[in-house]
Amino acid sequence: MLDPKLLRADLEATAERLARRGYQLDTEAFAALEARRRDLQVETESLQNERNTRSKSIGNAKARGEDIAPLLAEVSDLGERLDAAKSELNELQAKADAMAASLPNLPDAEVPEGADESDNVELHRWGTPREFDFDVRDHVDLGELKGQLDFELAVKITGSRFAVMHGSIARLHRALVQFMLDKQTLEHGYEEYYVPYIVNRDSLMGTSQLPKFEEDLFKLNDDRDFFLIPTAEVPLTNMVRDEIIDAGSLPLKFTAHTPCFRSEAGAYGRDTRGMIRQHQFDKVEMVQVVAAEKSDEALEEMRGHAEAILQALELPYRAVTLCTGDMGFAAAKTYDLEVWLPSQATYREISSISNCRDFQARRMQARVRVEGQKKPQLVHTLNGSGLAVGRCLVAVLENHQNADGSITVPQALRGYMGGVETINV
RNA sequence: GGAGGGAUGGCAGAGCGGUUGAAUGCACCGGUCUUGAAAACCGGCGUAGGUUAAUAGCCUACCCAGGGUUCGAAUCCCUGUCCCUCCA
Repeated sequence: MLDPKLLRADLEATAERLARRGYQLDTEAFAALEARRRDLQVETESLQNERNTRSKSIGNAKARGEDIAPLLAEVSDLGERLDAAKSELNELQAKADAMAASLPNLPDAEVPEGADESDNVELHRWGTPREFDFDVRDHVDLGELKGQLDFELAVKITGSRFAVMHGSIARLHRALVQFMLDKQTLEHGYEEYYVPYIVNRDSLMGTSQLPKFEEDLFKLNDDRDFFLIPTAEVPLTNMVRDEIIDAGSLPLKFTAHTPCFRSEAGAYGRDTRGMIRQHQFDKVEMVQVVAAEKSDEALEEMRGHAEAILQALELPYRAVTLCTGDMGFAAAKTYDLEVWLPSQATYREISSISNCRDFQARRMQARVRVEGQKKPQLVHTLNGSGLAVGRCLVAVLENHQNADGSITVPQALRGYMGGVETINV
């Protein structure tokens, strides 16, 4: 959520900043709604004040043993007027809240302006894509060769966009998870968490997957308003919802390995082959909760934490700064890491690291007590994949494949694979 | 599955439908005293929204959440959530 005070005080400038990311704010409608809301709130509160004052004097009169009947007559219509004002205010407030909740975050000034991913700006590249002296196989063929990556079986069990792994590929998948978690906890200072994979509506509102993107989520058929998590960002970030944190305990650095569930509505026909785009995939997530002035620094640090994984796995990648049009709803600035996929001869997203500044914190009322500051201050929240496990598996298979279809296990993973150096056909 | 009990400020814990944002204790912050510290004493100490230049004042709301009764609800009624105890 944006700062309502900023919207009121500087509506036009805010609208311009939103326009940078392609969001057209109807400033007139917004201002009109806001003005009516304010008038009604002032009116309602003054009615409440009158009611309170009169009720007190009735109480006093009664205590003195006076006749309160005339006083009661005086307030006879107050309740009705108050109820009317209240219900009108509630209605208006709901509208204003809905409008406020539908506004995306303001992009940072240095974020390149653009419409879609073609306007993203490359930061740097790491590693050199391998020259293969044989025809490369994609991960689907490599998995099939071993009979350990089965999409047809998944169709039978569930449907499209799922995979069944077994044997050494399943083990490689698990090794990646263990490796990433160890790296994030032992070397990068994150605290490991195990969290629910099902969350309530409040949590999804807090991180802003709701109310706008419900169609991207899997909702449980249950009257409790439960959803499968699309990312561990949701449970991890919401741990600080409605909390006032001691300044001394910041930064909070959380990591968790979870499956992620996405409906992929609107992705019809995209990446239908293989496990690039699945309804269910595993991810090791990083979340940081930091003081406002530390979030720029934290974003750079987290990009480094994600890059360290790719480097250890000897996977060539590039880092890009997302343009305004390609950023997520809650993000003020986002870096993507894109890993080289030989079968597609291109870089594909494998990690996304975002600074949400106080956007989620304001929705969640996540604050920090700062010395010398009377009011608690909103924290800044950041999240990043460290990394997407499924896509990482694809990248390892494809980049480290050999002519016979065997896979050379990267050094970093061997300890997690019982010392196995090569996955043979 | 059945029967009860509970949810109040950072924590503990009072609270008859009427001046209660809420007693008291602890914790915390400031001060007095002291060479310094402790103790003692004095004072302060919630959050959000509105108004405002103001994180000054003032107003409003909040005692798990949502409804209701009432001139007036932390207190009464209904529904839900969570916690605890006992029985099976």
